[in-house]
Amino acid sequence: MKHLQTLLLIEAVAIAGSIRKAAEDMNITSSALNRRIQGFEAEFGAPVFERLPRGVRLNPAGELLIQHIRSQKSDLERVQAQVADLSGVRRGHVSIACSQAIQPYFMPREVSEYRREHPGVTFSVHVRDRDRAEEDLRSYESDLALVFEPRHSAEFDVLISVEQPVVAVMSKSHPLATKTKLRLRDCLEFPHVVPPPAIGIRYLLDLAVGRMSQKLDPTIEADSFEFMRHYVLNGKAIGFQFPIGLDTANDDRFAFLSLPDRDVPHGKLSLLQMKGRTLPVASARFANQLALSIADL
Amino acid sequence: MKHLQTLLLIEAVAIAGSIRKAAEDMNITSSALNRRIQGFEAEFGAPVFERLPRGVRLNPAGELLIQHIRSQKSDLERVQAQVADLSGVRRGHVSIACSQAIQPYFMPREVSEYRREHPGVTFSVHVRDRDRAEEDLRSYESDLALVFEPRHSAEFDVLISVEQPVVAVMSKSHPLATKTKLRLRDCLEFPHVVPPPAIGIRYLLDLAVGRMSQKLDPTIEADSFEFMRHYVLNGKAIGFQFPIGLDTANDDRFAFLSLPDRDVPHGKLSLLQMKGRTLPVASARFANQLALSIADL
DNA sequence: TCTTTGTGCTTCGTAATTTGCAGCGCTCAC
DNA sequence: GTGAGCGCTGCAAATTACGAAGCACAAAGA
Repeated sequence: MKHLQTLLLIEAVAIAGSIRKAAEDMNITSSALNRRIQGFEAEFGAPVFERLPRGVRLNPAGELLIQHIRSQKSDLERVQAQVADLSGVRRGHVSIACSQAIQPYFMPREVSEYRREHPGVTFSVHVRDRDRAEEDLRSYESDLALVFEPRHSAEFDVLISVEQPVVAVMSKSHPLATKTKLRLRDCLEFPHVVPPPAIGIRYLLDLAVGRMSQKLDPTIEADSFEFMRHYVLNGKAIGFQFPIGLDTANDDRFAFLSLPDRDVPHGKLSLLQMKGRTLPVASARFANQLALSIADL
Repeated sequence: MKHLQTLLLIEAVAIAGSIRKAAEDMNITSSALNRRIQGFEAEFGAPVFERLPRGVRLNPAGELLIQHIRSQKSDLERVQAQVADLSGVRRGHVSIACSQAIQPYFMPREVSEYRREHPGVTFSVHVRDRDRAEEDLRSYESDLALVFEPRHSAEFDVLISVEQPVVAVMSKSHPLATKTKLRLRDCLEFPHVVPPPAIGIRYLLDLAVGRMSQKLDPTIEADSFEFMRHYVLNGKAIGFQFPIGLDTANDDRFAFLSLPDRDVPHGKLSLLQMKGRTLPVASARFANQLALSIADL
């Protein structure tokens, strides 16, 4: 879109951190780019970049502007998708950021179900911890975010939210595997595999042990749930995961035991979007489907 | 803003209904305008106007586009106002559409209170019935709407909402003026001055009489509350108004008697904005002030 | 029925704008 | 120090947009 050219160039400069680099990225000369930026700043009424010896950086006004640019870009795409939609084609793209726990079972099932109806729609699925997921929404890199324990900043709309208990995952042969009611303190007697602090489940565990006399033993910190699952198979270690990330019904190599809410607070699984944003058709529809599926959990 | 030029031209064409007229309005030749539109449609990927023998008209895609254009225009203005704001100047403009009842006392007080703090801010206050007010929001002609009994279409955010009873207004010398409890059916015995159906208070009265055996006597239908007030002074007629439109404490030429909710349903006074829209700073602040004042009613 | 008026669209020469090239002055890292 | 990298600026070339005029067409008016 031609009329966005200058705005896109500004975004490129903001990302590259230097006019010359951005000029190269956008295949024009730095002089042309430089003058366009100066021209824009003039008619905008205020500088957008602060000039540093080693390049440029957005000033506060620029931060506001870049937000506008991204929203403008994405809204135009939405309009174009809607127009394509009413000419009969069902195209579009959904980009979603979600927690690791969502990746193995839930997300693939949802995406393929959606694509059965709308084969023209493409997807980007990004694994993001809750902070990065919110960052993605803010920068319009993702339309949706499905994460545990989001910070719920006022800048987001919560489309739906459900609670899930934390489940202890261990080998079937584990001494605790036959218990009917498992407590957190039982788990802490054994070596445990926990994700890094950025992950929602770790946040809940930290909260939980914080009000106990015992301590979390962080000797095995792994950011891969796959690692965790295979690790606990070979010993007495215990891992933690949400039900949505497990195949509790079919995977009989493991014992899955929910921890009570009073021990470890249940995790809030929330579907977020940028506040007030009108999503592209495809993303909005997918969000609806997700909301229905999540409500059934 | 140069990069919006094409979009503004498209809007002008949409309004003028013809490329040549719009060209004259925008001080360019029709050929230039024509080519810009064709160029835009080409890169947009779909026609925006349908060509009629006597001019052009937006097609469905164009309707979507024009909405986008208006939203972008207003969002850019918001950004510029915010930027001006952080450079120390407190400028801006508030445009609000509101019911007639709000005009005599409430609105002037609110505006002057706001302008005591922010003298740089200018105002547009439009009298609009509830349908036109919503139309104004939709077309970004007004930032806010303060109306009775809005249709509450899902396209709006309700910032605050309070109920107000319908008050019968009559001369102090009126036979009913000394009653302590006034019923609607008493009023209907006398000639009454009612606003046209588009006005919220008439809607409530129609609702009320609809479930009674009696009928509304529409012999005196006036869309000016000023007319109504002066008319009831000179006879036995009764008028209707919400408390917010009256100076019940000080105006002793009248008797003001609230009608009970079971006779005439209370009116919902709601402050609306376009759904999901980020208002200009000035309007957002004014909306906050209004919300506080309204909550105190 | 024929004319008039108003429409969108096209052509073409020109005016305006944007671009690329080269070079300046500056700051920081080595 | 010195070189690399930065933002910025003249100037001519290239690109783009523009205005004037005219075409084909359709609806209103005489």
